[in-house]
Amino acid sequence: MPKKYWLMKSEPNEFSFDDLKLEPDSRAHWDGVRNYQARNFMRNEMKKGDLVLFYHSNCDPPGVVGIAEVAKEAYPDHTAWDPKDKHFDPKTTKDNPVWFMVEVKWKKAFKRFVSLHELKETRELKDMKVVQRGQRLSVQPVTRKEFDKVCKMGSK
DNA sequence: GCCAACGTTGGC
DNA sequence: GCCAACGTTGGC
Repeated sequence: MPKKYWLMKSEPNEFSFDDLKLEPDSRAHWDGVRNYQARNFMRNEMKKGDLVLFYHSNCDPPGVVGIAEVAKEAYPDHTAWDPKDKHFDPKTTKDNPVWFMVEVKWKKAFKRFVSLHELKETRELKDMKVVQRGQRLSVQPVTRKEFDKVCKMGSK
């Protein structure tokens, strides 16, 4: 099974790429996803070793800051069962978890931040979901070509 | 802070 | 099963 490529969004004031680096072993579970499409990508398709463009959203400016790697495949997101958690979902139980998360590991910071603005101006990246108007999916697949192109932009 | 776009909910 | 109302996302 060939490696897949992803883009994952995080709000840097909630959890930034640097925060990930500072976690023990530079890895963390990606809790709080409450969107079925994003869940399906994580639960059904993300494999250990897949590479992730780490994207900072809802900040100025938004864009890709570096690369992470899937360190553990999907398992139930326990924060959905915690009434005190921001992402508590009373519909879910341990027998019927509904929401899942993966673990990601910090891999490499870009030499240079690649802004959303730049992504939008790059012809080869015009089909990326993140540049589409109104696209809100927080976990999205990217093609290998797109992944490589963004990395290239971030490495010089 | 605004608001367009989107996903979800719930009445019918 | 439709769709209006609502809440959220996230760029600007």
